[in-house]
Amino acid sequence: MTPSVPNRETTDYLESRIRAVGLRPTRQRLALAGLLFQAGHRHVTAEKLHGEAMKRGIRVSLATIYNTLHQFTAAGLLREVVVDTDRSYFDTNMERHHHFFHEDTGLLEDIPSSELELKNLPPLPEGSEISSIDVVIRLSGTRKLPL
Amino acid sequence: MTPSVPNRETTDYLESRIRAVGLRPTRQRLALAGLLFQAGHRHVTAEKLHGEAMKRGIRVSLATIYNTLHQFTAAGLLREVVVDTDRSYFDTNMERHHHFFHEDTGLLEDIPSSELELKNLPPLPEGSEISSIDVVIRLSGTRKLPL
DNA sequence: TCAATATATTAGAATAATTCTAAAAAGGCT
DNA sequence: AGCCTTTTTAGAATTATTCTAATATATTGA
Ligand SMILES: [Mn+2]
Ligand SMILES: [Mn+2]
Ligand SMILES: [Zn+2]
Ligand SMILES: [Zn+2]
Repeated sequence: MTPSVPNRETTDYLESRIRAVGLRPTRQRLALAGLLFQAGHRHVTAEKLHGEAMKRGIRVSLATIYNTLHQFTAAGLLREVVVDTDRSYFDTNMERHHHFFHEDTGLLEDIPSSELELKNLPPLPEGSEISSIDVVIRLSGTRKLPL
Repeated sequence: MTPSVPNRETTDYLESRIRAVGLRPTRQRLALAGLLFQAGHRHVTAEKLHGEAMKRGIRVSLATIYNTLHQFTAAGLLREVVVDTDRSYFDTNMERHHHFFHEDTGLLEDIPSSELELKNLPPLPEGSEISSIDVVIRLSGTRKLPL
């Protein structure tokens, strides 16, 4: 039996992904890749990821968190989602999709692009091409029960 | 002849809009309202608006620019558009519409909502309601001629 | 296995947008 | 005018992020 589906649980898998994009698989990058890629798709901020790393006893500086998030983004392992003016969100889901943004909690939730289609794209301004189309549905919580 | 359409050129018009939302029509607010509302719809950042004010000899502090933009936004005269992580954009167009964002220049361009329809909205998460739906088409410039 | 070299990490300083503070100025009302 | 409220503002503070330049780690190939 030759496994054709990579086992995402292994360190080898993470190491090969990192090597594949031309980066050295350092302790920090492997650990962060573990947090990012081993538990389904995620939306994280730098601070949140740093907090998680600390909690698991991984010692990484915040500078490295930023470096890594940006390197992974440049490498196509992550994308950045702009939903909040004062915090950057990074998304491990590289498929085309959109987002619910819970304004009260800061939670980002995926909307598969199959569930939300754009009808007729307007003509683009001369001499420009689409880099991405971002749909964000901002949600405000409704109290279930009156206060 | 009783004019039923307000003349947006007059200071009285601006003054009444400002009063209408419960704010005092100060020198600064009138001047900024002039820049914002007397020349068609606009998308401005705090710095840009401040720069324009200076250029026209209006002395306003940056703190007042921020105060005013936020007060106008809270009052429903402006809306904030989140397209850039490190700069806030304010939009004088309060109709439902979407945006082209020129990533190279920082220019925001309106897309009337008639030109871009959303097909089928996905079901909302339990206990939440839509605050807004923001569609941003990010554009990268294409060189007209090869370098 | 061991330098030699290239890359990565990090503490701490620097930056930049924005917010805060609290004191002075202006607006509104009688 | 006089009184009270709202606004403006300079400058300090805050916060996310980036930069610097010194140290540490990874890779290569003899
Ligand atoms: Mn900010
Ligand atoms: Mn920022
Ligand atoms: Zn996502
Ligand atoms: Zn607009």
